[in-house]
Order: sequence, then C-alpha cells, then structure tokens
Amino acid sequence: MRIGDLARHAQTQAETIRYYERVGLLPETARTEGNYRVYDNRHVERLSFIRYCRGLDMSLEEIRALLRFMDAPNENCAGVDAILKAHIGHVSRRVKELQSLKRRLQALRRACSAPRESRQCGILSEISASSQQPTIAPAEHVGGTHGIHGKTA
Amino acid sequence: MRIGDLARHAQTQAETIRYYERVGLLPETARTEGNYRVYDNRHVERLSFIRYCRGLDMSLEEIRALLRFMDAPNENCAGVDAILKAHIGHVSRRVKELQSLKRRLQALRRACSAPRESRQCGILSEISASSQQPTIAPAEHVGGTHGIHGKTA
DNA sequence: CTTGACTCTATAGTTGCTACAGGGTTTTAA
DNA sequence: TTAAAACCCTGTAGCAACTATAGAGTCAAG
Repeated sequence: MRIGDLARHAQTQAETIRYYERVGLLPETARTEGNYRVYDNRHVERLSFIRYCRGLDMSLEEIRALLRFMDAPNENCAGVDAILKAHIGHVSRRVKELQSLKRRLQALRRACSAPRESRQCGILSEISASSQQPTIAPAEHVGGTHGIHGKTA
Repeated sequence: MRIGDLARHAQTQAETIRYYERVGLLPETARTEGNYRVYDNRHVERLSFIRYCRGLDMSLEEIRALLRFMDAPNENCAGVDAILKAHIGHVSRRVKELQSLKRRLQALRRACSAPRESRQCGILSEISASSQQPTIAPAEHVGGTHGIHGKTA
C-alpha cells in the first residue's frame, strides 16, 4: 500500500499522513526502491484511530498519550480513563462558556432593533460602553468559536 | 501615553498592541523623537472595544468589520446586526457540536469501568472499533476544544 | 554615569494541518 | 517505445491570534 491508498482508506490526505509521521504519531515506514512509503493494514488501523480521536476533538498530545497505551498493551490503562475524563472536562467548560457567550450576544443584538446610522447603533454603543468595564476571563485550554483551518476532510 | 500605559489601561500586552497595528486594527500612531509610539484616550477606547469583542469570541475579521462601521458613523448599521447574527450562529452550532461530542465521550468512558491492562481496555477497544466505521463530518467555521494559545492576558 | 525600566524592530514559535514549488517514479495509453 | 498522466518525494511557507524571544536603542532616577 502506498501513501495514496492509505489516505483513501483512512479518509485523510497524504500530506496529513506525512505530517503525522514527522511529529511521531505514525512510525517511519519502509520504503520502496523508488523511495515511496509502504503501508499495511496496521497503519490503516492506527491512522483511523488517530482520525477518530481528532473527530472527538482531542489534541494530538492527548492522542499521542492514548497511542502510548496502545503501544504498551501490558500496562495498566487507568491513564486512558484519566485522559478522557480531562478531555470531557475541557469540552464541558467550553460548552458553558459558549452558552453564556451566546446569551450575551443575544442581549447585545436586542440593543439595536431597527437599522439606523452607525453613530446611533445600539449594538455599537453597548459594546463601547461595556468595553470600558473590566473584562471577563477568557478560555484557557479551549479553542475559539472560529475555525482551526482544517476542513479535516 | 506610551504603549505600556495603553496596555495597562486596556488590559492587553504591548506586543498585542503592536500586532494589532501591524494587521491594521489600530492606526499607526505618532512617534516621539525617540521613536516611541504615542497614544491618547481614543486609542484606549478603540483597543478596549477590540478586546471586548475578542472576549465575545469574535474573529479579528469580524471585529475589523465592526470597526469599519464605527469609522463611518453616517452609514446604515444594519450590517452590524448581520455580523452579530452570524456570529451567534457560529456559537450555537459549536455548542451543539460540543454537546454531542460530550455525550459520545461519556459513553466511551463507560466502556471501561475498571482499570485493567491496556490490551483489554474497553475505551481503547471501543475507539478502535468505531474508527473502522466511516466518520462524522467535523466543525467548519468553528474552533477546536483545545486552545488557541493566547492566555489572552 | 550607570543602572533599571521602558521601548523599538525583526523573527520564530504555538496547533494542526494545507498548499505550494521543484523535483523524481510509475503507470498507462498512443 | 515513448510520452503523458498520475503518483510520490522533500522542503518551505501559510492560516489565526497572538506570545516570546534576541538584540538593540531611549530615558529617568540615583
């Protein structure tokens, strides 16, 4: 199997695969005479595992930690649960933040019911006024509302 | 007022201020003879506005658009409402995604009630099994659970 | 007149990829 | 047989929104 086949099997891009190899999530593989990477089913499984975890929004570091458990099948797996628990914590916190954010944004929006000149816009006035107050603490381990860029095809 | 004073007033770092200037959110300022940037209260207001919007998790592009309305006080402000509406949409979608994510993660966690050897870990087995299935579509305009890196002061 | 606090520019790092550029290799079709 | 198409390689730069250096200059106080 060459990199393109692996890419198709695991619904990833070849460049992502090379990237994972570079950062040590996938092992360096054997090469053909023409210097092409060669893969087998175990690579499909490992890559699919990684992609699935990414779909669960885990960071590469978290995934790396999970893979260490996969790679050491005799060790105690309590750490796996710990990783998941921590990750759920991040997600929960982020949900709460975004919900309160949403309420604030909706309140803001009610401040300008009808279009008028910017100078009198209720929304802009509200933001301006609020921004003179001290601010709330922002997210910590948790990403913004806006994209990380991968369509993660 | 020099950059450090502005930073204190708006609870930002000096480097962030220089960054905003570079990307055009803050105007280039006058300089002292020693080449130090000079600011006044209008800069405090503008920067506070930006930081407040960042606290609302708006992207710099969205903020740039809002600032254009501030800078053109005679124009119709309907666009302001549109920006907010769209942003609320992003946030809502992200909340829903994260909530379903959380449920999936919690289900996963129930798959391994007691610590044992990694080889038999219910969580790892579950992920491995699931990852052989086709995946769900991921986020689109919306960031990961994990940090964009700014502690944002 | 030197120490310390402040400022300047320029560049690299963070995350998780994506997208080239500028080559080489294999496969396919004329 | 050969030439084009399709694939692969390495290396580097780009995205968001900063942060964090390095290496320099400026300015006030002791």
